[in-house]
Amino acid sequence: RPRYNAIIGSLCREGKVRLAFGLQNEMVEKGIRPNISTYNALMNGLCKLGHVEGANELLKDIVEIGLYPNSATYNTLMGGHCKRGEMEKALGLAYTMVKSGVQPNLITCNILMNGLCKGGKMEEAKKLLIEMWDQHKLPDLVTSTILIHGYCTYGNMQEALELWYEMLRRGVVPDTFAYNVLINGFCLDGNMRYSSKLYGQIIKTGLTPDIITYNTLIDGFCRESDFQEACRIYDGMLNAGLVPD
RNA sequence: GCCCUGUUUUAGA
Repeated sequence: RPRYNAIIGSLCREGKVRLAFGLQNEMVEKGIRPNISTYNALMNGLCKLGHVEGANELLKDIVEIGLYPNSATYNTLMGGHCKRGEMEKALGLAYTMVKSGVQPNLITCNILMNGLCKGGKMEEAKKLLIEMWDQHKLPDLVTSTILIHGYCTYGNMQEALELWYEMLRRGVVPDTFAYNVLINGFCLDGNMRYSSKLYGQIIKTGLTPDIITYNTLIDGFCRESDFQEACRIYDGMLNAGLVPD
Protein backbone atom coordinates (compact mmCIF):
# COMPACT_ATOMS: atom_id res chain seq x y z
CA ARG A 1 0.00 0.00 0.00
CA PRO A 2 2.72 2.55 0.84
CA ARG A 3 4.12 1.83 -2.59
CA TYR A 4 0.81 2.62 -4.26
CA ASN A 5 0.43 5.74 -2.17
CA ALA A 6 3.86 6.98 -3.17
CA ILE A 7 3.04 6.62 -6.85
CA ILE A 8 -0.41 8.12 -6.48
CA GLY A 9 1.15 10.97 -4.54
CA SER A 10 3.66 11.87 -7.20
CA LEU A 11 1.12 11.53 -10.01
CA CYS A 12 -1.13 13.95 -8.17
CA ARG A 13 1.72 16.39 -7.66
CA GLU A 14 2.26 16.39 -11.42
CA GLY A 15 -1.43 16.95 -12.04
CA LYS A 16 -2.00 13.46 -13.48
CA VAL A 17 -5.08 13.01 -11.36
CA ARG A 18 -6.91 10.80 -13.86
CA LEU A 19 -4.09 8.26 -13.77
CA ALA A 20 -3.95 8.48 -10.01
CA PHE A 21 -7.61 7.57 -9.69
CA GLY A 22 -6.97 4.67 -12.03
CA LEU A 23 -4.30 3.37 -9.70
CA GLN A 24 -6.63 3.75 -6.78
CA ASN A 25 -9.13 1.51 -8.56
CA GLU A 26 -6.39 -0.98 -9.22
CA MET A 27 -5.59 -1.01 -5.52
CA VAL A 28 -9.17 -1.81 -4.67
CA GLU A 29 -9.30 -4.58 -7.26
CA LYS A 30 -6.25 -6.17 -5.70
CA GLY A 31 -7.92 -6.02 -2.34
CA ILE A 32 -5.72 -3.25 -0.97
CA ARG A 33 -7.77 -0.72 0.93
CA PRO A 34 -6.84 2.87 0.20
CA ASN A 35 -6.07 4.62 3.49
CA ILE A 36 -6.29 8.25 4.51
CA SER A 37 -2.97 9.06 2.85
CA THR A 38 -4.26 7.69 -0.44
CA TYR A 39 -7.25 9.97 -0.27
CA ASN A 40 -5.16 12.92 0.84
CA ALA A 41 -2.97 12.51 -2.20
CA LEU A 42 -6.01 12.39 -4.50
CA MET A 43 -7.52 15.45 -2.83
CA ASN A 44 -4.23 17.22 -3.31
CA GLY A 45 -4.30 16.42 -7.01
CA LEU A 46 -7.82 17.78 -7.38
CA CYS A 47 -6.96 20.93 -5.45
CA LYS A 48 -3.91 21.54 -7.60
CA LEU A 49 -6.20 21.52 -10.64
CA GLY A 50 -8.47 23.96 -8.87
CA HIS A 51 -11.21 21.37 -8.33
CA VAL A 52 -11.68 22.08 -4.67
CA GLU A 53 -15.33 21.00 -4.80
CA GLY A 54 -14.21 17.59 -6.06
CA ALA A 55 -11.83 17.36 -3.15
CA ASN A 56 -14.67 18.25 -0.83
CA GLU A 57 -16.77 15.41 -2.22
CA LEU A 58 -13.86 13.10 -1.60
CA LEU A 59 -13.81 14.24 2.00
CA LYS A 60 -17.45 13.17 2.32
CA ASP A 61 -16.53 9.76 0.88
CA ILE A 62 -13.70 9.44 3.37
CA VAL A 63 -16.04 9.94 6.29
CA GLU A 64 -18.65 7.59 4.86
CA ILE A 65 -16.07 4.84 4.44
CA GLY A 66 -15.19 5.27 8.07
CA LEU A 67 -11.75 6.78 7.62
CA TYR A 68 -10.66 9.69 9.76
CA PRO A 69 -9.51 12.93 8.15
CA ASN A 70 -6.17 13.96 9.61
CA SER A 71 -4.26 17.22 9.58
CA ALA A 72 -2.96 16.61 6.06
CA THR A 73 -6.55 16.18 4.86
CA TYR A 74 -7.58 19.58 6.18
CA ASN A 75 -4.32 21.20 5.19
CA THR A 76 -4.77 20.04 1.62
CA LEU A 77 -8.27 21.48 1.39
CA MET A 78 -7.23 24.71 3.02
CA GLY A 79 -4.41 25.05 0.53
CA GLY A 80 -6.88 24.61 -2.31
CA HIS A 81 -9.07 27.40 -0.98
CA CYS A 82 -6.10 29.67 -0.33
CA LYS A 83 -4.92 29.29 -3.89
CA ARG A 84 -8.31 30.55 -5.08
CA GLY A 85 -8.18 33.47 -2.67
CA GLU A 86 -10.98 32.05 -0.54
CA MET A 87 -9.42 32.87 2.79
CA GLU A 88 -12.73 32.86 4.67
CA LYS A 89 -13.31 29.25 3.61
CA ALA A 90 -9.78 28.30 4.54
CA LEU A 91 -10.15 29.85 7.97
CA GLY A 92 -13.54 28.19 8.36
CA LEU A 93 -11.89 24.84 7.71
CA ALA A 94 -9.33 25.58 10.40
CA TYR A 95 -12.23 25.98 12.77
CA THR A 96 -13.90 22.76 11.57
CA MET A 97 -10.61 21.02 11.99
CA VAL A 98 -10.27 21.98 15.64
CA LYS A 99 -13.91 21.13 16.27
CA SER A 100 -13.30 17.66 14.85
CA GLY A 101 -10.44 17.13 17.24
CA VAL A 102 -7.66 17.45 14.68
CA GLN A 103 -4.92 19.78 15.81
CA PRO A 104 -3.65 22.38 13.34
CA ASN A 105 0.09 22.06 12.94
CA LEU A 106 2.90 24.22 11.62
CA ILE A 107 2.02 23.34 8.04
CA THR A 108 -1.54 24.55 8.66
CA CYS A 109 -0.11 27.88 9.75
CA ASN A 110 2.20 28.05 6.77
CA ILE A 111 -0.65 27.41 4.35
CA LEU A 112 -2.73 30.18 5.91
CA MET A 113 0.28 32.48 6.00
CA ASN A 114 0.87 31.93 2.31
CA GLY A 115 -2.76 32.62 1.51
CA LEU A 116 -2.68 35.88 3.44
CA CYS A 117 0.60 37.03 1.87
CA LYS A 118 -0.48 36.15 -1.66
CA GLY A 119 -3.67 38.09 -1.05
CA GLY A 120 -1.72 41.14 0.04
CA LYS A 121 -2.99 40.91 3.60
CA MET A 122 0.37 41.51 5.24
CA GLU A 123 -1.14 42.97 8.39
CA GLU A 124 -3.19 39.82 8.89
CA ALA A 125 -0.10 37.77 8.20
CA LYS A 126 1.76 39.61 10.90
CA LYS A 127 -1.09 38.90 13.32
CA LEU A 128 -0.95 35.23 12.46
CA LEU A 129 2.77 35.23 13.14
CA ILE A 130 2.17 36.64 16.61
CA GLU A 131 -0.54 34.09 17.23
CA MET A 132 1.86 31.34 16.21
CA TRP A 133 4.30 32.46 18.88
CA ASP A 134 1.47 32.46 21.42
CA GLN A 135 0.46 28.92 20.42
CA HIS A 136 4.07 27.76 20.64
CA LYS A 137 4.16 27.07 16.93
CA LEU A 138 7.58 28.50 16.20
CA PRO A 139 7.96 29.80 12.65
CA ASP A 140 10.29 27.63 10.62
CA LEU A 141 12.22 28.30 7.43
CA VAL A 142 9.09 27.94 5.31
CA THR A 143 7.10 30.38 7.45
CA SER A 144 9.82 32.98 7.20
CA THR A 145 10.31 32.45 3.49
CA ILE A 146 6.60 32.97 2.87
CA LEU A 147 6.61 36.25 4.79
CA ILE A 148 9.83 37.46 3.20
CA HIS A 149 8.40 36.66 -0.21
CA GLY A 150 5.31 38.65 0.70
CA TYR A 151 7.28 41.73 1.68
CA CYS A 152 9.48 41.40 -1.42
CA THR A 153 6.42 41.22 -3.65
CA TYR A 154 5.10 44.46 -2.25
CA GLY A 155 8.44 46.21 -2.46
CA ASN A 156 9.02 46.38 1.28
CA MET A 157 12.65 45.31 1.27
CA GLN A 158 13.52 46.73 4.67
CA GLU A 159 10.83 44.61 6.31
CA ALA A 160 11.98 41.61 4.27
CA LEU A 161 15.57 42.09 5.42
CA GLU A 162 14.53 42.53 9.03
CA LEU A 163 12.70 39.22 8.91
CA TRP A 164 15.67 37.60 7.24
CA TYR A 165 18.04 38.67 9.99
CA GLU A 166 15.52 37.84 12.71
CA MET A 167 15.30 34.37 11.21
CA LEU A 168 19.09 33.98 11.22
CA ARG A 169 19.22 35.15 14.83
CA ARG A 170 16.82 32.37 15.77
CA GLY A 171 19.27 29.89 14.31
CA VAL A 172 17.17 29.02 11.28
CA VAL A 173 19.47 28.11 8.39
CA PRO A 174 18.35 29.38 4.98
CA ASP A 175 18.49 27.11 1.97
CA THR A 176 18.89 28.00 -1.70
CA PHE A 177 15.12 28.34 -2.00
CA ALA A 178 15.05 31.04 0.67
CA TYR A 179 18.02 32.84 -0.85
CA ASN A 180 16.23 32.84 -4.21
CA VAL A 181 13.26 34.61 -2.68
CA LEU A 182 15.39 37.39 -1.24
CA ILE A 183 17.53 37.68 -4.34
CA ASN A 184 14.41 38.10 -6.43
CA GLY A 185 13.17 40.77 -4.07
CA PHE A 186 16.29 42.84 -4.60
CA CYS A 187 16.16 42.20 -8.35
CA LEU A 188 12.63 43.60 -8.49
CA ASP A 189 13.84 46.49 -6.41
CA GLY A 190 16.59 47.18 -8.94
CA ASN A 191 19.22 46.50 -6.31
CA MET A 192 21.51 44.15 -8.20
CA ARG A 193 24.41 44.86 -5.86
CA TYR A 194 22.54 43.17 -3.02
CA SER A 195 21.32 40.41 -5.27
CA SER A 196 24.87 39.65 -6.34
CA LYS A 197 26.07 39.82 -2.77
CA LEU A 198 23.51 37.21 -1.75
CA TYR A 199 24.53 35.02 -4.65
CA GLY A 200 28.04 35.12 -3.25
CA GLN A 201 26.72 34.21 0.16
CA ILE A 202 25.01 31.10 -1.19
CA ILE A 203 28.34 29.82 -2.37
CA LYS A 204 30.23 30.94 0.71
CA THR A 205 27.85 29.00 2.96
CA GLY A 206 28.40 25.83 0.98
CA LEU A 207 25.00 25.85 -0.72
CA THR A 208 24.57 25.40 -4.45
CA PRO A 209 22.81 28.01 -6.60
CA ASP A 210 20.19 26.30 -8.72
CA ILE A 211 18.61 27.08 -12.10
CA ILE A 212 16.15 29.44 -10.45
CA THR A 213 18.94 31.43 -8.80
CA TYR A 214 20.52 31.99 -12.19
CA ASN A 215 17.25 32.73 -13.97
CA THR A 216 16.39 35.27 -11.32
CA LEU A 217 19.72 37.06 -11.61
CA ILE A 218 19.64 37.04 -15.41
CA ASP A 219 16.17 38.52 -15.35
CA GLY A 220 17.28 41.11 -12.82
CA PHE A 221 20.22 42.30 -14.89
CA CYS A 222 18.11 42.35 -18.04
CA ARG A 223 15.57 44.59 -16.32
CA GLU A 224 18.42 46.97 -15.59
CA SER A 225 19.55 46.67 -19.21
CA ASP A 226 22.87 45.29 -17.99
CA PHE A 227 23.04 42.61 -20.66
CA GLN A 228 26.76 42.21 -20.24
CA GLU A 229 26.38 41.11 -16.65
CA ALA A 230 23.37 38.97 -17.58
CA CYS A 231 25.58 37.12 -20.04
CA ARG A 232 28.28 36.63 -17.44
CA ILE A 233 25.74 35.06 -15.11
CA TYR A 234 24.57 32.88 -17.95
CA ASP A 235 28.11 31.70 -18.59
CA GLY A 236 28.55 31.04 -14.90
CA MET A 237 25.47 28.90 -15.01
CA LEU A 238 26.85 26.83 -17.88
CA ASN A 239 30.15 26.49 -16.04
CA ALA A 240 28.25 25.18 -13.05
CA GLY A 241 26.98 22.43 -15.30
CA LEU A 242 23.40 23.64 -15.40
CA VAL A 243 21.26 23.42 -18.49
CA PRO A 244 19.19 26.48 -19.50
CA ASP A 245 15.51 25.75 -19.21
C1' G B 1 11.80 5.94 1.38
C1' C B 2 2.66 6.35 2.08
C1' C B 3 -0.31 12.00 2.17
C1' C B 4 -0.35 18.30 3.21
C1' U B 5 3.16 24.20 3.16
C1' G B 6 7.75 28.40 0.56
C1' U B 7 11.17 30.64 -4.97
C1' U B 8 12.31 32.73 -11.14
C1' U B 9 10.20 34.01 -16.49
C1' U B 10 4.43 34.63 -18.61
C1' A B 11 1.67 39.20 -24.20
C1' G B 12 -3.51 40.79 -24.68
C1' A B 13 -8.01 41.57 -22.17
